[in-house]
Amino acid sequence: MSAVKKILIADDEPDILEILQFNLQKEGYNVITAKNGDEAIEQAKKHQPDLIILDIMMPGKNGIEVCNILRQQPAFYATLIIFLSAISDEGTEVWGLETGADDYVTKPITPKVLVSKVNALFRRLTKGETAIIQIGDLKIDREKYIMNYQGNDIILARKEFELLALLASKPGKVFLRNEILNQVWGTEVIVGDRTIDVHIRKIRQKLGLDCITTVKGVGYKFEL
Amino acid sequence: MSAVKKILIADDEPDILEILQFNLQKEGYNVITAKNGDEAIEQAKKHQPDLIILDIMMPGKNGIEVCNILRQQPAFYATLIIFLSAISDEGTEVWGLETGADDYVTKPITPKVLVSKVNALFRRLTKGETAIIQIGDLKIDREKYIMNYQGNDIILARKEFELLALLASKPGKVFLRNEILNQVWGTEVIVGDRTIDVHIRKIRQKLGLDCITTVKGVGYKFEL
DNA sequence: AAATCGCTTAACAATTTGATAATACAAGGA
DNA sequence: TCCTTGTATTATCAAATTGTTAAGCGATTT
Repeated sequence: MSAVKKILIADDEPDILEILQFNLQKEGYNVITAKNGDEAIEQAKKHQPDLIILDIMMPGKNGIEVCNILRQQPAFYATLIIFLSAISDEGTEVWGLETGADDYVTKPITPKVLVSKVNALFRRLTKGETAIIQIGDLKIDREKYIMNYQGNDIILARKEFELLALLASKPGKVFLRNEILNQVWGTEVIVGDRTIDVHIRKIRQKLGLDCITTVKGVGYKFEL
Repeated sequence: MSAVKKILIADDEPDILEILQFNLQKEGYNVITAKNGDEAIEQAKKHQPDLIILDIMMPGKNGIEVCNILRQQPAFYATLIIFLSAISDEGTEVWGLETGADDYVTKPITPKVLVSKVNALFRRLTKGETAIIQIGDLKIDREKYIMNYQGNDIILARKEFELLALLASKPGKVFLRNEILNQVWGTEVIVGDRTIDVHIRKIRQKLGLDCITTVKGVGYKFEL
């Protein structure tokens, strides 16, 4: 999964084709178009798009047929497919989805909504790759529970990790002591005021790096 | 991933809750319900569902709020979320999708269509999952229930196998004790706290290999 | 029927973490 | 300068968490 996603749109109405193409390109996608089913198959084979948007009603092969044909080939086993249709007939929609489509969108549809759906699909696809916060040389991996500074892993205890992760989630922002207590300790638990300081100190010590600034009378902020 | 998918439905209308629950259960899903936003969050944390269906309009926290809260937690970073809404307002739909939902469904909706959508989402998710995991010299065949390290087969008991397979499914990721319990033991069974430890110990022993790291207060992770 | 296996639990040891108290330090105002 | 307020440092102790071992029990095998 690399940089620019390729999207193939197949629809027999030039207007729709154009407006969708325009909007998707504006989002940074690489758009290919086709005017009918056969052309869609041809283009799909040629470009191997990441996503195919198929109008159901098209001259020649209709969208569902195209989907079936493509899905039979290993190369398109995992390709995203969205059906586009004027029919809001329940049976067709269910059929479309069971055929192996990833979404089914009924016309009339606004470009914005379609773009959102497309984004959502790609977002889902890319998930699973870990979400790490990266600030300068400091990497914070919430999933692996690891901090890494200039290549060296830093082991922090739970509270320390959560505290630093909170501060680093918005570099520059000053977190009030109350805010910190609520986020890290929760509203139930009540702990003394010095507790935060002590943890801050331990973090500073373990990081050996002056990235947490004290704002007297207010709170703390993270800044590299 | 365990066989049966868990779905959490949150809606304040008992009728809808019931009809969706019925239809999804008929499809073989394990369904949990919640009557409002707060309950949804609670249940989500408790059961770690694979999919969450959220009504947007609910008393207390609304669906979008719930989604935001959950998405902030690493445990729900990749959980599927579908919004359910009576509003067919374009702005809301776009907003919902950009918030991190995987689909947005407008009421009135027939159970059939929803079920199809759910199936489609899971189908997509399962694509690309392999039965054989290979990490370094360690091979794990989930289907044959066989582990092999440097050419030697390793015999693990079922729970041990599933536990290690789970940890190894995402090397580096820290699995919370809850996560482990849900995935390996399921939500029904309740077992004592030391049970996990004992299995971990046996795995460590049998593998004779220091590949499972304890993250105190958090969970365990696999790393070669 | 005896032996074995897999799973869970109890009991206790070992370890780590987190909160607090006590004390020192810094900056601003009277 | 001397308070006052707010933060830093350090050591200490209690609580939380995990490791280890042995034992119990039901299911399966011999």
